Amino acid sequence: MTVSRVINDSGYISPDTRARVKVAIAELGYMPNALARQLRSQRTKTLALIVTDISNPFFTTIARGVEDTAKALGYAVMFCNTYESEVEELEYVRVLIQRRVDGVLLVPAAGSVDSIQLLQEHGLPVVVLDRHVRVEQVDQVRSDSEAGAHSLVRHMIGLGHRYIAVLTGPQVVSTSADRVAGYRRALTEAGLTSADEQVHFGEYNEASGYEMTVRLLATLPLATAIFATNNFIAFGAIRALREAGLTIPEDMSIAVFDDLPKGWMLDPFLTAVAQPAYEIGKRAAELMIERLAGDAPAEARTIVLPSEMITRRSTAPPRQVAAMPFQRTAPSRRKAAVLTSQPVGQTENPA
Amino acid sequence: MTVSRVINDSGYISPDTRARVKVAIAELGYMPNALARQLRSQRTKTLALIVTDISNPFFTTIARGVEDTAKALGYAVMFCNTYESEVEELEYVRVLIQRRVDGVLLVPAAGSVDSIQLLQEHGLPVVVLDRHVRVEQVDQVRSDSEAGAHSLVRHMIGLGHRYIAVLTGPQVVSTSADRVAGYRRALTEAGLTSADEQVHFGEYNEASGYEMTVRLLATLPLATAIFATNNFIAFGAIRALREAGLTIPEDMSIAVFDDLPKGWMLDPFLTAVAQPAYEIGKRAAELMIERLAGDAPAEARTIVLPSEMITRRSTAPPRQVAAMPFQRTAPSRRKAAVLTSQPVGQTENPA
DNA sequence: CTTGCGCATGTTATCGTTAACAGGCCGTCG
DNA sequence: CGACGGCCTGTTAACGATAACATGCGCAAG
Repeated sequence: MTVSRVINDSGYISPDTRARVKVAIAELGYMPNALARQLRSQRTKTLALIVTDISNPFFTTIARGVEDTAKALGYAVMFCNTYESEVEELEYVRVLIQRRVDGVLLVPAAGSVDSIQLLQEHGLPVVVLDRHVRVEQVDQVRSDSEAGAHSLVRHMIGLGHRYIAVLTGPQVVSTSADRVAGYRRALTEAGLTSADEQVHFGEYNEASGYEMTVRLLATLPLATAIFATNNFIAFGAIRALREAGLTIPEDMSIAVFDDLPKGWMLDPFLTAVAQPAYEIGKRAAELMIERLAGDAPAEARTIVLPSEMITRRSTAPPRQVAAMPFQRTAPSRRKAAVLTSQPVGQTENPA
Repeated sequence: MTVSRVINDSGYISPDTRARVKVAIAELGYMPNALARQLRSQRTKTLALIVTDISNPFFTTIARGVEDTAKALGYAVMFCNTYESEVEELEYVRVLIQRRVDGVLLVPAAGSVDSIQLLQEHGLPVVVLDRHVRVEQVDQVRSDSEAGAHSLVRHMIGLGHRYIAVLTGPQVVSTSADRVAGYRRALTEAGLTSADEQVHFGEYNEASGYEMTVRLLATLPLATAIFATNNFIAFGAIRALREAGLTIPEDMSIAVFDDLPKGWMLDPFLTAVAQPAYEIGKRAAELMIERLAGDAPAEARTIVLPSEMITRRSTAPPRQVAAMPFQRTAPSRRKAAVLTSQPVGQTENPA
């Protein structure tokens, strides 16, 4: 008990006793058992962050924002990776409830209603990051997918593109739906018809981006621009375009949601919307800890952060030639075009 | 007690009671309190992974390897990010001891002897990843830095390079020292003198890579090739080269330790040594859990995994002109060279 | 002189689980 | 017929910290 008082600086202790206890602690290398404390106090000072893909620097950056903030406020963080699987997510949620984390920051895998409900039944506060859910009474932090998509697509329309394809993630994931909505709004506002055959739903990964691009290249009318709703999708698309002998931006413009961290790309040339990922993580952790401290209002709060469009060299006006389907079997015609223009991924001429 | 027996499937319970308990559990949404279990059993079934830079995909991949393996064997993982700071590291170690994690997987920030000693004093097993330490009785898993560096440098020597600069991390970090050792051995074996002024120690990040390259370009004799011992350093170097108007590989070859995950680079063109990062994480987790299970031998084990060299377009024979110092104040001469050759980061001509 | 308060330390009970032990019932075997 | 072992359930104590309460001392106010 006396030791407890010394450690927590609570109650009365004589300076002499305090000193002796401290000496003993140092001598024995005593460290308080956090488990016992947590069991007694019913608080673990631990948050959990569940993301769908820890390989994605977007989520890594969110994780840093969460961890830095949580740590500064005395919380530890458990990271969980669901690989976009709702089953894995629910499994993690069960473990986290048993481990009595104080709250969960969640990037929902798809619907994820079950996970959130389960957490709430057990009295655990939830903050939803990046994506939104139809569940009431949950704090949410994300960037504006609809507006970001809208500005990218408007940019491409402004360059003269009339046939713009979207490559996106699962239809059930809110970011995917919102970005398609922004795309549609930009088309409508420009008086263009938004054709469903130009909207490709897939997965948020490289393989899917590749696969969707191959499909796209067989679609009529052939798009002159691609809007990829995630960086990995863009990588896959670029690989497919390169294999097809198409150059960017001459044969195909491409714009992407999500930028890479500075210094990551050897040569940043993708027109992109950059999300404030670190800030999303930071704000989410703050909302959570505020709520745990009882300083939060009863109703749920939603923070939508603005994202920033960065125009680079991957978007340009379309060729003046009439759009025509790309012939996979006759690449020679394309090859000539390649040789007269800039290849994919080329840098600016250094000054 | 009866409930405990049902949950753990231990002892005798009548089928009837078991069923009734299960119904009650489902009705109440009961979840066992892991804290109490852990307090009682003195095992948390939790590992910690301390890395120096979670932004680096190399460490992210290690983290995935650790988490997947640990999870499959019933362990949870706490991730900690030290930003290469020994102070942060020690702070984390203290927290982890208090939280009574079962073991720590550590990428040591530099010396890190204190952290490891503290952990060992408290009876926590440690597995050191990626880097090695002078501490006895610690399991270690890493890839072969010396051999990887040696093969990269030998490759460049084979291309005809005589002046090869190294840009590396802190001298006290073992990977940095080992890669420089491999570099020196390759030079010596080729009968070349290894000149100290071509060895630049800095930090494992983009800014340092940039800064070291600027310094390098003012060094005589001017190197015709760069060996960057980490991907971020290479990124910084490439930025500096681009700003200086130098092309890769014509004006400067560059090879790098650490590859990026497949699909990450729009156009993989860097000659690199790829480390088996996922495997490192996996093996480390396995060693740890084996030791926790008591199945490990008393003496420390060290696993050194081979790494693989991938030759790409960033390395080529040096120009035939005599090496001469690069004039920052007269870029015009260089500019001409740029226009007649491939710019930095350019792709192959698509077929 | 007594009461009461501030200070310092010690005791008890509790958080939720489970190892260890206790006890009761039934069937079988010597 | 009694003893013993298998089956089932219940009680006690312990993991380590700490809130709440108890105790004891010294000093000042009434």
